[in-house]
Amino acid sequence: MYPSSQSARHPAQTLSMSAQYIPPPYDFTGYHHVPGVGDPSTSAWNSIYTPRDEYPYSFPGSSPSAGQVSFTSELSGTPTAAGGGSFTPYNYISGQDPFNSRRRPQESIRPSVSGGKTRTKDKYRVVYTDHQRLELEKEFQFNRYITMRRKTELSMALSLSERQVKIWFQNRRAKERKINRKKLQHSQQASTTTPTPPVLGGPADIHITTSPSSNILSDAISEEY
DNA sequence: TTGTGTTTTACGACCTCC
DNA sequence: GGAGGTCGTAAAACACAA
Repeated sequence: MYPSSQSARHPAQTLSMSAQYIPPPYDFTGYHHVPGVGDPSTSAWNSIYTPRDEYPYSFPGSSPSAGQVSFTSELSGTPTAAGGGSFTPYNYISGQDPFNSRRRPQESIRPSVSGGKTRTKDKYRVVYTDHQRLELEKEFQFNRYITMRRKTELSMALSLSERQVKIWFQNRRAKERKINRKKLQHSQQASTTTPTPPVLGGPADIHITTSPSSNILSDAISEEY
């Protein structure tokens, strides 16, 4: 089940990857229905993100703002792990939600997300709101591996269960790996069909090399960015 | 409208780490 | 043993060409 190529597993508890991870420029290619969101230079985007100070790790050798997107989660003013905030995940006004461009009216077909319905329930799966996905994506861009604290906070802020948040991150990492594999295949094909080596600095060639132990991290992010 | 391909949730199996 | 990781997969939701 676990081939040797994947033996360099990352125990989330150590957060070693988190400590190594540097937020890349945003790439919302997986969210192609979001016009403009993928552009970190937009004022709307930058107005959302500022550095988050609650993470127990730092960005070695650089600050988050060093050539990167700064973060400001709108969750920052929302409930802490203790909850009690006034944030309502479904009260996004159409037109204000940057994720709101393509999909159907969400609330009308999504009576309940917080229940975490399973296959055995009346609905096979729910579709997360654009706002939920945006917030999850923001967190993912900040950290590929969510901390328990942030998981709790996000689950409360987004009216999702912690399990849903955890699964979302697992699926999101899987998606990134899938994208990375495709890009790697393309780059390898290009290298075999052309006499010149792959262009360094291309999306598939950016690796985080700050630590030899960051194999998964570099694998995870090396191609998407 | 419909067929088809892709993406998104959700889970089970299995593994590692504490 | 529990939590959380990956991998593979099911099926709904969705995009889009014909």
